[in-house]
Amino acid sequence: MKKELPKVYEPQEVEARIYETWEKNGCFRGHRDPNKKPFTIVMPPPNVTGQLHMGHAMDSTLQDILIRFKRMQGYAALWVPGTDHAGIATQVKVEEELRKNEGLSRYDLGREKFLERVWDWKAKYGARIVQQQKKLGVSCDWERSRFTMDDGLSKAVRHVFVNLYNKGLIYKGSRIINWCPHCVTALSDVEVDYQVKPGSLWHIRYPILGEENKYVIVATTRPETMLGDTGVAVNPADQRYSDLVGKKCLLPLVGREMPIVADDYVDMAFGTGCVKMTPAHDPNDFEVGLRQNLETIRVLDDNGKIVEGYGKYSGLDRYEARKAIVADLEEQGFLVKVEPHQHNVGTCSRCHNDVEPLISAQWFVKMQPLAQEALRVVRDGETRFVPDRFSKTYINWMENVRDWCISRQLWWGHRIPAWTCPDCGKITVSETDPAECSHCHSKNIKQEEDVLDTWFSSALWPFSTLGWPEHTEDFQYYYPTDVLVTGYDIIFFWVARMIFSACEHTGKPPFHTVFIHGLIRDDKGRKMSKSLNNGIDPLEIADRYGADALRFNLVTGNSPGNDMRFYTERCEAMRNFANKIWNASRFLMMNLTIDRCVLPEKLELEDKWILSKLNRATSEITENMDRYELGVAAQKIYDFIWDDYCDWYIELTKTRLQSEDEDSKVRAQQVLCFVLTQMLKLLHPFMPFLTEEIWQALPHEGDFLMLQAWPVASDSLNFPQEEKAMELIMDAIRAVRARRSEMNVPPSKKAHLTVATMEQETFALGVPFLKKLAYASEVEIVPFAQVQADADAEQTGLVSIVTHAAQLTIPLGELVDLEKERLRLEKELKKNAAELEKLNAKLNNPGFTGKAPAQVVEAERERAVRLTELVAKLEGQLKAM
RNA sequence: GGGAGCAUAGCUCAGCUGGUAGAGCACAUGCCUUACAAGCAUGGGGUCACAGGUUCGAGCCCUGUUGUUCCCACCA
Repeated sequence: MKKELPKVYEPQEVEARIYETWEKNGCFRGHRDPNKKPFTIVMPPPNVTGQLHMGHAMDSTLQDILIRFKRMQGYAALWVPGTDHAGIATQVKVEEELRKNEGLSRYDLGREKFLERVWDWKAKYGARIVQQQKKLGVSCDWERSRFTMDDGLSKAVRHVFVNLYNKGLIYKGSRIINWCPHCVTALSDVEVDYQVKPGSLWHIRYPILGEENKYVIVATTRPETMLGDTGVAVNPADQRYSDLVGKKCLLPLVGREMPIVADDYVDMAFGTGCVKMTPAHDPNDFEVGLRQNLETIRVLDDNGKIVEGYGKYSGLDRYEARKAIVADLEEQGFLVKVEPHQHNVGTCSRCHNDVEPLISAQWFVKMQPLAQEALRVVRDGETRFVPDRFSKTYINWMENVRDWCISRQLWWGHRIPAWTCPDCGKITVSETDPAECSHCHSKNIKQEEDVLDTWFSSALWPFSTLGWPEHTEDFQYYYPTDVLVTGYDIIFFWVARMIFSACEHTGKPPFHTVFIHGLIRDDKGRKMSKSLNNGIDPLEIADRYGADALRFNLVTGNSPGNDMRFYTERCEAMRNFANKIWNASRFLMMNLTIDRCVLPEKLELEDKWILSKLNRATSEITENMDRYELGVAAQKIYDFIWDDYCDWYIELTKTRLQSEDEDSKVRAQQVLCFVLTQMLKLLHPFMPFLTEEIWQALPHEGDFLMLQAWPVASDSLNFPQEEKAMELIMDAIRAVRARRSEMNVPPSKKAHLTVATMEQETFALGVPFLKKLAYASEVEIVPFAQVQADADAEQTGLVSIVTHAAQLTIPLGELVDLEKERLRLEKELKKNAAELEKLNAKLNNPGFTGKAPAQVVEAERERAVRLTELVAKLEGQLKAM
């Protein structure tokens, strides 16, 4: 069974091969099994706009860890992958490409031809994304892969639209919406990013009609919108202007007569206390306009240019128009003053151009009724956010949610299933393309040109991907799903909308847990972005350090919901970890003479110690996985593997592996092999490739590690006494090493070691370890009392080392600087005496002994006993010097 | 204007239900001890932002302060 493996782990070769094997053998397939409990995750579908970034890598890794964990625990695990058509984002990309390569716009091609191009794009980039995900090791069921615009999902979209329309929860209306003049489409509120930008506050004089030389002075940050002014408002309580209310004023440059109205909206303290009203281009003014019956006049077109009818301003871009208008106002004496002003400007989250609020006929989802159940399920804990604080974010948003503008003036997306009739003017909404108007039966109906917001279809993702609205077996078995993993930046865009959609259409929340993670930042803490060009390509990292190292890096060293800085150096540390395991396994295989990996009947001290440690690690790791503390779980497996297994257990077994005692030798192999196998299982969700590769090379039963049962801690493997005993020996080893190191004695220089202890039996078992790991030529174990006597007669030349359980003596006198030694002892004594004093004070405090839990008190008492001994020993030593 | 996060070793961060302060990297010293120099051993380094409070006991809980980051919100 002896095998020789390469000295350094080469992930590149291993990973591709392993993934292929898994896939070929159907390891990722979800199987409906009535005897198992389902565990389902739907993958947040990446946009087909481009390639995966580090955020995707993180998101995928977390999901993969969870699904692999649950799969091993025996759930019928299903992870549904897919991609999102990403309306605006993709259309913009394809348009850019079209313009660059062929100098054409989408209008040159026409709707149909253009869409063909987008589908081509989707085929190309969708496939690339899948390749990238596979490289990271994601274990999703590719055969269930979905796309937001495939037939099934499109059906679901129509079904939902019609359903909501019939319930009166979708309506078409003219409202103030956010308009991007660059993308030439309406946006929803969440697609607007607000940025504080330096601007100006222009104070403009509006003459009062019929009164010579009387004016109101309004203050505005957007003088170009004045063309659309239809009134001036003041606060009703503002005495300065009470005489003006009800009068009319004249709009400069335009000559429009406008009423002066009183409205509570106006803040008397801001600017001049007079506000120009532009109901067609400002959401507040629109509201005031409704209350005060002001006219609504649109002055900007869909491209952000001044509409016809405004003379020389017509056709000017909004910012050119601003310049021209300000210049004219100044020239004609209407401009009073200009002050600098910090302004919160809405920008398009896609193209970052300033958004234009304007009135437009769009489709909306009425949110108020839908929000109620979506709030209830989170408030009642039917859907839980991890970490919990994000439920507050969600609730706060949902409580104040406004109607959702779902129509987009794009071509790429689900075309709105509504047909208008030119004859009766009514709308027909239908799941299938209707032949005639459902009201007047006219055949002249025409479908809406607009498409739906891309999030309208994403909102259905957890159930549409499982076949809904059909009652498919998948839907019945796997729905509701279990966990949704995503970043906090899309709680509003997506999570909120999935929850209310699922509640409305399936009657159940779509998942019981929303596991939120933070953003990946660069090493300076900046967001990774295209404009900064500071993005780190996860694939490149995976190539260089291995996907396992990348995954481990992404999951450790930060806690759920917090942002994380990406340090390439950390990948190096994780690669080293992978290599460490590789070499530990290599070592074992070089020594392996058995072909089965079962625990022996008889266990030796160090065996019981490592098994006991493994047992604890197993339950702690499992607990932390269950609590979504994946980083903590990963840290624990890391520590166990490196510190306990590699640095100690392997070293402890080395003498046995080389010994003549066949039985002991085999037992050592068995335990080494058993513990390694368990470790590989525990590590597998985090480092799937490496662990599978090693497991395949070890004696094993079954086909794949990824399908093995998750380890369970067992009482029969708890050995608290042996664990403690072993720690005493380890303490002694560490103490000797420390002393030797301080004295610069090389390991090659062996020395006679005397152990004076009251734990003679324990230390007798530890002799081989002390020899090997404490570099002893000879180990002599004597009762503790004897050395006390000897201590008086102690000659210089003996170095004495004190631990809690023993006093160790080495004849290294000639190498020791006595004065240095005294200082060291004094320092140590001082430290321990202080500690003891603190502890005694605690134990003498009736408050503590009375109120603290008994076991805490007991532990502290024990510690005090040991400390007392230690202090006495140190004192004795100092006296003897 | 609301809400949230963060402040712990030189750097980046862990620290679960309060019970002797941790990791990685960096630093120092010594080791090629036949699994691993991508390694081993040993070591230095922290008033856990500040001020109060609760408690026998606080990095952890409560109140306030300061600094910092982010989210939401219609202030022209």
